[in-house]
Amino acid sequence: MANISDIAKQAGVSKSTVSRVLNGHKHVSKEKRRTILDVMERLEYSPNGNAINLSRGKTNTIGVLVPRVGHPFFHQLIEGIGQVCMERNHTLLVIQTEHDPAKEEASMQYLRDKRIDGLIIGAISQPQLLETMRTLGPVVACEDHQDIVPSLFFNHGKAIIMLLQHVEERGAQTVGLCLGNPDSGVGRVRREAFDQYLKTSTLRHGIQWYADRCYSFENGQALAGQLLTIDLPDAIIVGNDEVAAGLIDQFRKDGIRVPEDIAITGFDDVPIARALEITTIRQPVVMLGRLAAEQLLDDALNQSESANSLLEPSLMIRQTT
Amino acid sequence: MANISDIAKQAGVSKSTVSRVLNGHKHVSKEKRRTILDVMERLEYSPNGNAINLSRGKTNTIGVLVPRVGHPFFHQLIEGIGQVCMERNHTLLVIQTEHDPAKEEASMQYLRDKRIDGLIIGAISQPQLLETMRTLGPVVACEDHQDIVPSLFFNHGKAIIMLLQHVEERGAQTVGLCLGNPDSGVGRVRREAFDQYLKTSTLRHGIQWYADRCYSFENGQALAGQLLTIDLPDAIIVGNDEVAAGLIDQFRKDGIRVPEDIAITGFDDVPIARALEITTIRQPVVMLGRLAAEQLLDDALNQSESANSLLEPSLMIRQTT
DNA sequence: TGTTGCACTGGGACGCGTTTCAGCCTGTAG
DNA sequence: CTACAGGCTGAAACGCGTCCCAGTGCAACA
Repeated sequence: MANISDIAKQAGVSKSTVSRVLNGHKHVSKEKRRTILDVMERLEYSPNGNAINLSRGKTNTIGVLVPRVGHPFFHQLIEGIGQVCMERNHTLLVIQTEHDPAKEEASMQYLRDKRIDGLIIGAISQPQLLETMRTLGPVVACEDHQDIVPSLFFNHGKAIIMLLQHVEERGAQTVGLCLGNPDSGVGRVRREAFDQYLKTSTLRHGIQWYADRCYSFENGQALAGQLLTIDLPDAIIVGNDEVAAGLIDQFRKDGIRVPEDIAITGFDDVPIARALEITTIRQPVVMLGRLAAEQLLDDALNQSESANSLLEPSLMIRQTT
Repeated sequence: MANISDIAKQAGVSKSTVSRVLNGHKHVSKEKRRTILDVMERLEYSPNGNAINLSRGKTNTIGVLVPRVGHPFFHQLIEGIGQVCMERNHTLLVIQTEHDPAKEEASMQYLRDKRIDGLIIGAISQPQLLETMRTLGPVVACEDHQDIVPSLFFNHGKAIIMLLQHVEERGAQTVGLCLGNPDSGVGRVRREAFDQYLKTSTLRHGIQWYADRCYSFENGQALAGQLLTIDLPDAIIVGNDEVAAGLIDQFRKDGIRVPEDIAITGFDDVPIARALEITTIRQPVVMLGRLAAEQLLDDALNQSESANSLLEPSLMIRQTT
C-alpha cells in the first residue's frame, strides 16, 4: 500500500506538497496538484487513518457507553448519535458494559488512550467515575449528572408524577412500582419521585408491590406470576414497555383484567406499547441522542461551557389504565 | 500527558525497556520493572492508542455495517458482536448507512485507511462493493454472499417455505407478501423462495397482495388500510414482526378477525410477537452476531479459509395463523 | 583460561502524516 | 531599478510506540 512518501517521490515533489493537496491547502500550483492527484489515483493511494490521528492528536471518533445495545432506550439513543456522527463526518464507537462496573471503569481507557475524542454516557452505575472521565476529555451524560458533567436527560421524575396522578385520577388507591436497574441514575430519580409523590397523596404503596432489575418481556411475565400470589395493587408503574407488556400478557392469560383489576403503565412508547395499547410515557430518545452528540461535538470544538437540558416527557394515555 | 520517552528518562532506562514492561515481555530485571512501574504510576502514564495502532499496523477494532441500529435484527446482531469484542478485547465501530448507497461505499474507507481490522456486513444493498472490500481487509457477511465473502446467515428461503407450508396446511388458498428492502440480499432470497414455492403449490398470489419497504409498526398499520380497499388474501407473510403487529392492530381496529379473516405471520420473534401471539420465525440473531465476530477475528488472526454457515430458522406457531 | 550461552539493555529505524520555518521566485509598486 | 509582498516549495522536526539488531556482562562448561 502506497504511502505519502511514495506519492511524493513519484510526483517529484516533497511530502509537504502532497499533504497540502490532501488537505486542500492553497499555495500549490495547478500543475503539481494535477500530477499529484494523478499519481494518487494510479497508486490507489489512501491516507493512513492512524497516522493522521496520531499526528493531529485526535480521532474524529466519539464513544457511547451503554449497558446493552439491545435495550430500546439505548439503541434509539445510539441511532440518534450515529446520525449526527455521519452528518459531521465522525465515527461512532460503541462500548457495552453489560452492567459490569469493571467495564465501566475500563471504558475510561478509550479517552485516556486518545482513541476517542469524547464520550457520551448512556447510563453509568458508578457516577463517581465521571469525575475522572471529565479530566480525560469531553463527556456528556444522558442521565442527570449535571453537578459533574454536562447532562441532557428526560425529566423522569415528572414522568413518574404524571403517571401517578393519572392512575390516581382513574381511581387507584394502591400502587406498585417496577424498575430496571435501581442503582442507575434513572432508577434513583424514579424511585425518589415515586416516594415523594406518595407522601403528599392518599395513594398507598407497600414493599410487596415493589420489584426491580426487570428488563425484558419475560421478566414481566415472571413478575406477574409473583404478584398473583399476593393481593394486587390497583395500579403498577413499570419502568419499561416490554416488561409492562410481559405483565399484561401473563395477567391476561391468568384471567386478570387490565385495567379493571390492575392498571399498568409502561415507559418509552416502543412499538409494543402501541400494539398492546399500553398507557406509557413517550420520550424522543433518538432526538436526545442527536442533541447529546451535537453538544459533545460542539463542546469539543469550542471548549464552551455547555448548558444542561431537561427534556419533557409526554403521557400517552391508552387502554391499560 | 507523559509519553514513553518521559518514562524512560525518569526511570533511567531506554524506551525499549519501557516498551518491554508495557507489553509483558521477559528479559527485564525485577528492579528496573519495579522502577518503571513506579514512574508510570507517578506520572499517570497511559500509552497512546493511536501510536500503538500506527506502529503495529492494526487497531483491534472491527466495524459493523448496518442500515439502522434501531432495527431489531441489527441491534441484536450488534449486541452479539459487541459481546465478542468485549471478551476478546476488541472495539466495535458502528457504521449506519441509512440505506444510502453512497454511505455504503464510504464505509470502505475505514478498511482502506486501517481504522478497522475487519468488517462485518449486517446488510448491504450493493453486493458488488464486497469485491473491493475483500481486497482491503477481512470481511464477513451476515447475508448470503458466499460467492464473494465468507457468509453466515439464516436460511431465509427455508423460513419462507416453512411459513407458506404452514398457512397452506391451515387452509389458505391465497397469500400475500410484505417485505422490507426488496433490494437487500434477504429481500431477494425471500422473494425468490416465495415465487419458487408458489410454482409447485396451489396457493395463489397476486400483485395487489405484494408490498415492500415496510419497516415499522406504522408502516404495517398503513398497509392494512390499503389492503382493506381490495379483497384480502387468506394469509400474508410479513418480513418483520413489528410490521405484522401494525397490520394486526389496524385490522382488529377495523373489525377484521385474525386469523379467521386473514392469517398473518411475522419474522424475528421479538417481544412484540410474543405479546401479540404472532406466528413467526425465530432466529438466534445475537448468536449470529457472536459467530460472525468470532469468525472475523479468527480469520484475521490465522488467515484461514473460513467456512460459510447456514443457520436454521424455527417456526413459532401462535395465534395469528 | 577460553568458549558458549543466555539474560538483559539500548540505539535507532520505522510506521505515516502534519506542521513549522526558511527560502526561492515572480510580480508590482515606487 | 530597487524593494517588498505574496505565492510556492522543501527540509526536517514531531507525534508515540514497536521491534530488530547489536551489544554487554556474567555464569557455566570444556
